[in-house]
Amino acid sequence: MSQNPEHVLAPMVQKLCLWTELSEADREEIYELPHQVRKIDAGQYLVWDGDKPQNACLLLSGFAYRHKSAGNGGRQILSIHMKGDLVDLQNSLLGTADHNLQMLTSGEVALIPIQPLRELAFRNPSIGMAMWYETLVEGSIFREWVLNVGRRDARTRISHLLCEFALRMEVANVGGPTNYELPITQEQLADAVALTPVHVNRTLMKLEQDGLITRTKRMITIIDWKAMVKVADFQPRYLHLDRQEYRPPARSEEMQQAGAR
Amino acid sequence: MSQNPEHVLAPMVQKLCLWTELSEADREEIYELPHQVRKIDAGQYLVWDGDKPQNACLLLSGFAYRHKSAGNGGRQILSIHMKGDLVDLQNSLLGTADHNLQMLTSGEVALIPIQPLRELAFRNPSIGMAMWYETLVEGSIFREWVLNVGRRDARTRISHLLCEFALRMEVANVGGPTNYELPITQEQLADAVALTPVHVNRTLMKLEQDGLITRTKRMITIIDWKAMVKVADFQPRYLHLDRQEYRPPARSEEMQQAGAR
DNA sequence: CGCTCGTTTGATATATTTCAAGAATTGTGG
DNA sequence: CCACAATTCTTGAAATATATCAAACGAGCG
Repeated sequence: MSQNPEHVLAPMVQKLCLWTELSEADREEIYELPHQVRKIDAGQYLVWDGDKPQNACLLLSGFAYRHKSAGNGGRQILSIHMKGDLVDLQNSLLGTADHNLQMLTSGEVALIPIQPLRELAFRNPSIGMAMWYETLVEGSIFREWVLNVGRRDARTRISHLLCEFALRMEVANVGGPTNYELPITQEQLADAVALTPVHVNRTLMKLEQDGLITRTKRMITIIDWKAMVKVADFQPRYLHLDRQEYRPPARSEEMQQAGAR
Repeated sequence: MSQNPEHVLAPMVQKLCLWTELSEADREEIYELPHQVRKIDAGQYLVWDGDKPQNACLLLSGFAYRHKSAGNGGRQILSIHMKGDLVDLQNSLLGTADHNLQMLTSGEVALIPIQPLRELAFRNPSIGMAMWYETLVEGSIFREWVLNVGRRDARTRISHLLCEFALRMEVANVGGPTNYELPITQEQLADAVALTPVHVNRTLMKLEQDGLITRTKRMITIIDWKAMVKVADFQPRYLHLDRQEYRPPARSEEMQQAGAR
């Protein structure tokens, strides 16, 4: 799509194009942003709660997640990120990080200094609006998570997370088209849906018995998307993917159905 | 603070000034935004989930709240808003509302068409950045709510909400300086903290017995802020009020303490 | 091959929900 | 301003989803 599909920052452009049309000139402006690629191990922190980060991180490969902790020791995972996510725009724009950002797997990131990014956003409203959109959509996802954690039972809650992740993976062109794999520990999954690892385990096994998912190693695969969407109470409108030019490859009709109301 | 303290949109300027310095010219630009004041009854919807709103709503008086519902009928309140909150910027910028927005009490709003607002944001980066900040801070609050609902027990959870509300009230100059009152039904409170009204009731009574709060009619007042902060696991850094010029009136030392780490 | 980390299983505990009904408060119309 | 209706609040007893604790099992890794 871009004349420069091999450019390091291409995943960022691709993501921004979900919500706005970007001209070739716009893309070039993005590609000219200063940046520094870095390889990162699983488990390494990109940002600590309380830091004053100077860079936004564009995820190039691998997965990352945000989390914060309560006084009683409980940890809550707030979001999981994948290729193309301009993670930590919020922390660096706000000045002080209000949560941690950690690699879930090993991977690569491009560090982009916040000041040029901020200037670009206001110099070029198309890009600025797209970046604002990205933070707004993240806000929408947080709202859905409040609902998910607050008002859904364990089975629905876990399924919902799996559906969200699958759909975002597909849009981000990560993983194969016919199934979706999530490299996550059951303990991490528990912290994401605010349950106990033990209970997550039992619930996952139940979902597997019911023929909805398959699990191998640390991977989870959705095998019956349609049924899963129903179990999960999953209505992906909150992901605001409407404007996507994205033409889905295989099992996408079913996915679209989930979006309809 | 402003030369135009009586202007209808002054609460918006005051709020934006929490995070950025706005020049007199900036303020004038905001004041020139087209807007329409409207009086609204308690319970009335400002936006429905799925709407395509054309206006942002500036709350001038009264309280409003956002909420969305799960397939099982459960309702989750996502945030509560007060004077000066530019509510529904997100829905109108994103195009389609992903949640409902409803008045908690009667009050007044100023409807601001989204297009001039958007143009102003990009014409004037100071204002634009301030508005972006506002949406980012809201995002931070949502993250804290995920943690609150996900990982805190009923007593802590309710206390936390009361603390957040109290602090935001004080910053917004709503209510008296020595105590903070929240005009909310126990059922609504239950939907905000993802508990049952019955359990909220028992927990509130316990908090009252313990001398932390007082309740009269539909109002809740925090009487022991210091103790409450501890019970609530409340660390207000997530509200990102650091940059405030705001000089607190009375019981503010205690409030500042809560922010320290 | 042994060790560590993650998963699985079972038994028990508990915070919160559910159900139900009465008391109190708020709102409303006359 | 009162009386009635409708919420909202309060209380109790029983049910349940999920947490807790503990131990065995399995898999990846140096």
